[in-house]
Amino acid sequence: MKGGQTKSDSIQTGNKLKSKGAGAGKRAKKAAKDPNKPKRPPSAFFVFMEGFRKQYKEDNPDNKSVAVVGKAGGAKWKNMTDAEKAPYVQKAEKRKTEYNKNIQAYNTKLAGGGGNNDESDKSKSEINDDDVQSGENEDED
DNA sequence: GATATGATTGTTTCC
DNA sequence: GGAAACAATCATATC
Repeated sequence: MKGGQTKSDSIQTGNKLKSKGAGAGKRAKKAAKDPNKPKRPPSAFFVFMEGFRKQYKEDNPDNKSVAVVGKAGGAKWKNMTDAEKAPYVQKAEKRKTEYNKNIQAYNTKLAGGGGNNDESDKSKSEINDDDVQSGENEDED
């Protein structure tokens, strides 16, 4: 929608620094090393893609490029109405909420432990794992 | 063998 | 406020 291509444009130019192991690029500050840092939650589009990829694979078992799936997903996403996107948006919002809790706990740990980690703390809360799982049940239906 | 790349959009994050 | 990174995915290519 509208100018969402701002980054795509730049990225396409050839600056795609994959998150995987690729050095994560210039902003690597976080990529430096923070295995404890919660990963960003998938946006509505990514939530939709999770299911779309499976379906696409079934429909195109011979497909090899994830790029193709991305293109197809993006095209379909644009064709979808808000009503159709609604469930994905809601899920994404839930993920976001959970991420907020996770990131807060992560920040708290940094602030409190400052590199020194209170394992005892984490063991008791482990925060999200529990929360997340129970919370996920909500959207089950 | 290990890692980068290909594309998509949305959200987050940093300056 | 804006620009850039990063989130998932996986066969393929390159080193």
